[in-house]
Amino acid sequence: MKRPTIHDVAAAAGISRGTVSRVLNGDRYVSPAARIAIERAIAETGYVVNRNARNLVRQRAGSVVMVLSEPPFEDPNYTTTIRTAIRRLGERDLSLVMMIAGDDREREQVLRYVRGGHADGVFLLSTHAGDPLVDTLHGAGIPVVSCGAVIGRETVIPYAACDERGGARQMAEYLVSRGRRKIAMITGPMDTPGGIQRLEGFADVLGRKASKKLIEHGDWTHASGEAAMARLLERVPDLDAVFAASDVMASGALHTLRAAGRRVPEDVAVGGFDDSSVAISTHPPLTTVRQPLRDVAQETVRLLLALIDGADQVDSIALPTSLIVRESA
Amino acid sequence: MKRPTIHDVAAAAGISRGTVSRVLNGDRYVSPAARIAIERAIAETGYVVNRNARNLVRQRAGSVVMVLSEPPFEDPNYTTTIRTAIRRLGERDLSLVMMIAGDDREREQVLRYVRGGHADGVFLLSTHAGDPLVDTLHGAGIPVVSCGAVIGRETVIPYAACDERGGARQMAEYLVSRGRRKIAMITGPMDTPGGIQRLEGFADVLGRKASKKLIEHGDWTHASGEAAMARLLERVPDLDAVFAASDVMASGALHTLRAAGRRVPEDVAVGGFDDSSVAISTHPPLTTVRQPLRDVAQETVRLLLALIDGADQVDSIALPTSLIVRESA
DNA sequence: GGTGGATCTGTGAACGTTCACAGCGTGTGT
DNA sequence: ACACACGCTGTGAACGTTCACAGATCCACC
Repeated sequence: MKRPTIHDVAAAAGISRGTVSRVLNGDRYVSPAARIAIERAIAETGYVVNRNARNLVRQRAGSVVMVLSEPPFEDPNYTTTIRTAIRRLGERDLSLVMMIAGDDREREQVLRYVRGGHADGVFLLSTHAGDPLVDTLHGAGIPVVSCGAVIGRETVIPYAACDERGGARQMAEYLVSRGRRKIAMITGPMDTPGGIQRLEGFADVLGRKASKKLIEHGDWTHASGEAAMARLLERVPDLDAVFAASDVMASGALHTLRAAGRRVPEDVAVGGFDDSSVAISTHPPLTTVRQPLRDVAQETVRLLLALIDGADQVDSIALPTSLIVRESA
Repeated sequence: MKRPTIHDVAAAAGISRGTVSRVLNGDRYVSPAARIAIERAIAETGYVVNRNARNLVRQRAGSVVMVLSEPPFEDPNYTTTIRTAIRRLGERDLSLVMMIAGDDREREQVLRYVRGGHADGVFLLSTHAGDPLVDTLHGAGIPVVSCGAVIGRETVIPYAACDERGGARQMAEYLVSRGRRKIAMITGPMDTPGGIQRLEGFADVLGRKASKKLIEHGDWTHASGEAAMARLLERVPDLDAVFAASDVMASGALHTLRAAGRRVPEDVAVGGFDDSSVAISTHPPLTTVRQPLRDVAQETVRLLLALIDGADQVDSIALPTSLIVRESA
C-alpha cells in the first residue's frame, strides 16, 4: 500500500541508497552492474521519486507558475499557449501551476506562493500596464518572463511576442495595395502591447493619413467593435476600409457595417488580427494577421528556462506574423 | 537572503517551533499571548511555510492535476473552466497543475506524476471514450472526477456536466414550435457525451421524424460543419432547419447554406450549442444553447474536494442549460 | 613497490515541517 | 487532600531525498 521509497529500491537491488540516487540523477561514476540492478529494482518496485523530499533538500520547487490576469477577455489563444508551455516545461520535468491575479487578494496569493519558494519561475500572460505584481515579483528575485511585452517594463521583464507592429504594417500595406484610400482603425486598449503597437504599425504605413478622425479605441470585445465602427461611420461616412486590432472586434464591426447597409468587401474592406476561430465563422471570412502562437509560447518558455538555469540576462524576441487573406478584404 | 524557517519564527517569538506550527495550522490549545507573539514574529520575518517540507511529512501533494486531452479542438470553454477551478481550489490552498495527455508518452507522464503522489486528485477535462488513462488513474486509488461525463465510465468516474440531453431537447422543441417540419441535425463525434446526448435529446423530441437521412456527424470543427451541411442539403434539399451540436459547426453550416443560396432563417433555421464567442460573430447571430460553464466547473471541483476529504462516494450532477434566442432561428 | 589519480560505493547530516508524546501548571469535583 | 481533566508547551522522531565526504579498489606510472 505504501509507496516504495529509495530505501526499498536500494534494498531490492542490494545497493546503498546513495548509488540509487546517483542513477536517478544520471551521475557518472556508477558501475554498469549497479546501474542495471538498480534499474531492475526500480521497475520491479514501481518506484517514483518523491518530489517533495527532493525539492526540499534541493531547495527548489520543481514548478513554474503561469499567472493569468483578469479581466477574462475571451482569448482563444490561451489554450494554445498553455498547451505549448506544459509540453516544453514537461521535457524538463517542471510542472505548470496556474494562478489568477485578478484582484488584490489574488495578487497577494501569487506573491506569497512565489515568495514561499513554491515556484522556480514565473510566466506572465496578458499582464497589463501598471500591474503592481510585475515589480513585486521581479523584486522577489525570481525569474520572470512574459508572453507578450509588459508595457512600461519592456526592459526589465524579458518577453517573447509576435511582431505586433510589423503585423499591423502588413495589414495596412495590404489594404493600401488594394486601392483603399480612407482606412480607419479600431485599436485595442492603449495599455496593452496589442493596442499600442498595432496602432503604431498602422501609422507607420498610413503616415499622416492616419488622422485622429480615423482612429477609434475598443477593448477587444465584440460589443466594443460594434460601437467603435458606429462612431467611425458617423464621423467618416465615406471610409472604404477598417482594420480592427482583433478578429472579435472585427466581427463586431462587420455587424455594424451590415446594419448600415455597407457591403463587405465591396464598399468597405475589413481586416482583423489573431486568426482566431471567429475569423472563419464570420461572413465574409476575415482577412487577418496570424500570430505564430506556438512559437511565441515556446520562446517564452525558452527564456524562462535560461533564466532558471542561471543566465543573468536574456534577450526578448519578436516573431514574424503572416497575413491571411480571405474574403473580407 | 535565506528564507526564514519556522525556527526563525520560533526564535523571534521566544516560543518553541511546536507552538508555531500549531498557530500555523489553526490548532486550538494555543494561549492568546503565544498566538499574538507568533503572529507578530511571522509578520516581522516575512515567514511563509515551506510546502515541500509540509507535504513531505503530511504525505500529501497540495495540488490537483487537471488533465487535458488532445486533440486540441478550439474550445473557448477551457479558459472559463480553468479559471473557475483555480479559484475554488485556491480557497483550499490547493494549487492547480496542468498536464496534457495526448499521446502515450504524455499519458505515461501523467500516470507517473499521479502515482508518485504529486497530486491529491485528478480533474479530467474533455476525456474521450476509451481513453486508457481513465481506468489506470482510477485504479491508482486517487480521487478522480471529470468535467463532463466520461463515456462508458459514467458510474465509476463522478462528473458534473450540463444537461446535454435536456439542452438539445430545448433547441429541438423551439425549432418545432417555430413551425419547422424537416429538421436535420449535425452531431458531434459519437464517442463524446456532447455527441451522443445532444442527439438523444434531439431524438426525444422529433421521435421517428429524426430519421437517419436527417442526421450527419461532425467532429466539432468548422470544416466538418460545412461538409455535413453539404451532405444534408444534397440528401434532403427541402429541409427547413438544422441543429448543430456546436456553434463552430453551426457557423460551418451557415457558410454552406449561404453558398447554396438558402436564406437563414427564412429558408432554413440554424441552431447551435455552447453560446461561445463565435455565436455572436456569425451572420445572422446564432440561436444557441448556453451551458452554465462556471457552475459546472465549480461543481466538478466540489465533487473532487469531497472525494479528497474522504467521501467514498459522490453523486454526479447535471446542470440545466438555457436557450439563447438570436436571429438564426 | 610506492604514489597518485581515476572510478565507484556507503554513510551521516541536512532540508523544514508535522505529529505524538510527555510534561507542567491550574482549577474542579470528591 | 487527592485525583483528574484541561489547557498549553517543548522535544524527538520521522517524512524521502540529495550531497559532501571518506573510504575502497584498481590501474598506471615512475
